[in-house]
Amino acid sequence: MSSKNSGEQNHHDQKAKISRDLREELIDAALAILAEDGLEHLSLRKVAARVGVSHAAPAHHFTGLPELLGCVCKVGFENLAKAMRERLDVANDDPHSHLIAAGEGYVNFARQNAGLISLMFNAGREKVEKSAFGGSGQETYSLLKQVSAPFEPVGAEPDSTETLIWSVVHGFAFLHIGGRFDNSGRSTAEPQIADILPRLKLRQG
Amino acid sequence: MSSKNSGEQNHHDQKAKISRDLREELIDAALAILAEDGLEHLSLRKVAARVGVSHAAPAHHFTGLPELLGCVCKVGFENLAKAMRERLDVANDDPHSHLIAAGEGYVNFARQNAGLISLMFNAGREKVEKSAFGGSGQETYSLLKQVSAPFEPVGAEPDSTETLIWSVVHGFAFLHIGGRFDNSGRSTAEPQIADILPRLKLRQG
DNA sequence: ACCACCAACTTTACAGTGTCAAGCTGGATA
DNA sequence: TATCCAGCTTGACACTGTAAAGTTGGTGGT
Repeated sequence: MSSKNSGEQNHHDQKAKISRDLREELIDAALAILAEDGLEHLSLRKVAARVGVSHAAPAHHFTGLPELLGCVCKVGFENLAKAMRERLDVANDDPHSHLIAAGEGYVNFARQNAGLISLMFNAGREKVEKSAFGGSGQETYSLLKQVSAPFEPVGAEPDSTETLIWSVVHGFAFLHIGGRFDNSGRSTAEPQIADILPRLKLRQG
Repeated sequence: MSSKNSGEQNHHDQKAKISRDLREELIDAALAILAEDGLEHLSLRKVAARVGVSHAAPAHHFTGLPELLGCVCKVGFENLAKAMRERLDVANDDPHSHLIAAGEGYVNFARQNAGLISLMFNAGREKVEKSAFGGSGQETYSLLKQVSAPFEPVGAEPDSTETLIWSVVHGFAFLHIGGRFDNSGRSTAEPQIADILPRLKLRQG
């Protein structure tokens, strides 16, 4: 069947699927499992099975599970920064709106990608190869620093305002996805980050 | 040897070890492994091996690993509350000092028990049986609520101040143990929660 | 055109994990 | 004394990540 007449434009995608790099397919599969079944059900073998290769195939593209997860986190940080940027783009053009937008982008991304962001921030060094992040983590921090800059008090420590804002946003996000806000002993109203952020002492909000 | 003359006060501790309830010993062993080797190296079989019983022995005291970890978290919450209370006891008797003391207790406990507090807050429902917590989690929340109460603004939402303070403290603690504050692009000074908390808008601090 | 090479993948194997099903055992109870 | 059974052990199973060896198909060299 496969004689010489047909095979020129597609070299090695003999399968019906689109078949990009297997490396990218594995990362996407891991992201899908993370979103559908959660962090607990994410395993190398299930990732391999989902893309239809043997369980040992990933070893030719990653040194091990930690590196794969590191790459997953890398695109996670890219997506987090993108979510924050998209919110910033449609926000009003004043510092206060920027701050709210970045915070809401962060929190909403965490809520919609709970398994992923938990992997990004809460996984130990032995489970996730953090050197695979590249500079992706820095982009989120840079964005936070950017929206924090207008509120820096005159005599304050260099990074204190970003630290304050990041702490509130991050803590709120993770307490939220951890279900700590729907416990008993609290009011029925679900707290919002947009209500929290204005309660920071910020220069000329 | 073990005739009838000696055995009245100690019924069933025939081994040389103190040998309390095996159940408690297993929980303590899990805490020890968590502190020494970290969350990644914690396994049912290692816990069993550490106390010197077979790998299936824990099944007679816990329905499974999730319940054991739930009990570990329970004493974790008790210890967290204790750490906060100890700080509160030696603090000055004004609302601001109380707030700082509770926050420092929380953050220092997190730094000194990184694996444990990560299990308490960041582990999924399938890994940790949260129903085993009992009311231990509520105690920490109650303490936070207590130190927050004096700062509640007049017209504010019922829980908004505790939410704000808990978010800052929790976010700061977890960003800290995640190493997010020793990345590049930041000042050399390590941030302190005592410097962060005064920058919240609080009624008559 | 041939051939050797090699990257990508598969197969097999191994140590480790949690959990279930038996089997044992010794002290308490009738 | 005989029985029972809580508490533990042994064995097995499915699953995990990883390493080693085997297979295969396309590529480059001559």
